Amino acid sequence: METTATILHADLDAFYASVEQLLDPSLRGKPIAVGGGVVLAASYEARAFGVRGGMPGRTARELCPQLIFVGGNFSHYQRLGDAAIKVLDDFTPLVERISIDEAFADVAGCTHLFGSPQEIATTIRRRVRAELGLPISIGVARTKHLAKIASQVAKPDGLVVVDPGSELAFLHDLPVGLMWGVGPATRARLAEIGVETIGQLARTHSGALTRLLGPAAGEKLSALSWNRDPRKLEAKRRAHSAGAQSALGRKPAVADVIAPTLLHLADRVASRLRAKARPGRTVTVRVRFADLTAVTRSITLDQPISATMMLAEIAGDLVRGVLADHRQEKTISLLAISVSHLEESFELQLELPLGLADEKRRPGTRKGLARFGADRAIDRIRERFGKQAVGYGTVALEAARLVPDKFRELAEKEL
DNA sequence: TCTGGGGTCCTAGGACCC
DNA sequence: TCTGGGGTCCTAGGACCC
Repeated sequence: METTATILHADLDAFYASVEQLLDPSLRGKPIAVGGGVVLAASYEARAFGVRGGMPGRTARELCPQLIFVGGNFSHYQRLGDAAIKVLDDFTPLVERISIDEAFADVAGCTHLFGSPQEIATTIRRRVRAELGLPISIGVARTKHLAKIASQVAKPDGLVVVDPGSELAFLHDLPVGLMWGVGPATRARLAEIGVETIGQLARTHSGALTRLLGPAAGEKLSALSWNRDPRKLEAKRRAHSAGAQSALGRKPAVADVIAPTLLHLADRVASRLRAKARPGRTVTVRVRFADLTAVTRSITLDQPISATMMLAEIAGDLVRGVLADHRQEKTISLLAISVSHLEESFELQLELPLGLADEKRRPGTRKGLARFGADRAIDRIRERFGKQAVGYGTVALEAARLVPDKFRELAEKEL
């Protein structure tokens, strides 16, 4: 058995809010929220009032009347997030980035150069503070799961090292909600059988867990509660899907609403697929109704696609199918498009004519080729003049958008 | 004017093939 | 001819994470 804890989980604290406080010193020590209509991130001072990410701005203001809303310096978020990850890269190539502000690193191979994992973590925290001006918390443990929990416990602005001898003692007093994969639904189910700590979970008979959560989840949680985490650090993971969604408030389920929204979403998704040369075969749409219940429809094509109009048309067919099955629903609150089954490389799968019938399962038609040219023209204009230079979005759509496109881009995973 | 937007993974049933 | 089992893919839904 591995006897040293060499996996680091590094997590920037209240990232967007910390960046705003860094850029504008007058905001330091104050409750602030990034966003407006919806809270995208909240400072620790705001969290003390119960303000959370994803919360409607109005609710946040009720909880904390002195809350300061700030605009969002999106380009700085990207720059500083990248710079923090780069500090990890200086120690080891084994870095798995999870999101803009979070990454795992395995320092097993570089302790002879830089000292113990604890020393490395301390240096990383000091450098991120000194060079970028941002607080970052780090957990160090033998497994990814435990390192992640340790960094959560370390927050804000702390370091927690769990050495192998004290793993279960550390883990078993903590609430199950800290475990990876335990959200509100699972936590409630576990509470029904009196399980609230990870220790209680560990002592629960596996048969009971399986009955409660199913075989896979039961087995997984049982293993994690004993710190058996099989997951390896994966330095370069590629995305398996790409999607976009748009909350609509409450809109009538009519073509005048649906068609332009789908075109905009298809444009966002398809242009990303083209940019990374990764067309995909499966198109999924999601329609959420007024009561927030949602329905999905998908179709898997014979050939991968990345053309905007083709994607928009297929999505339109799927949405019409949903609405035909739910005729009583007159109002929709969200539309989404996602493409999965992404190809590894565009080079192998150019969308060229195959001489096949012009039907949706075989998108490689002459019509498709003509549109491919139109897409390329748009892509090139955007390369030169920026994303806003040309597109399918209408003015009305722009105004209605709750979350700015710049913010959406931060959440996009590398394809 | 009652909840964003980007993803991942798992489950379960059915179709289809061998 | 009837029956069964295993593997794989597709579809729909759900839970979860940042």
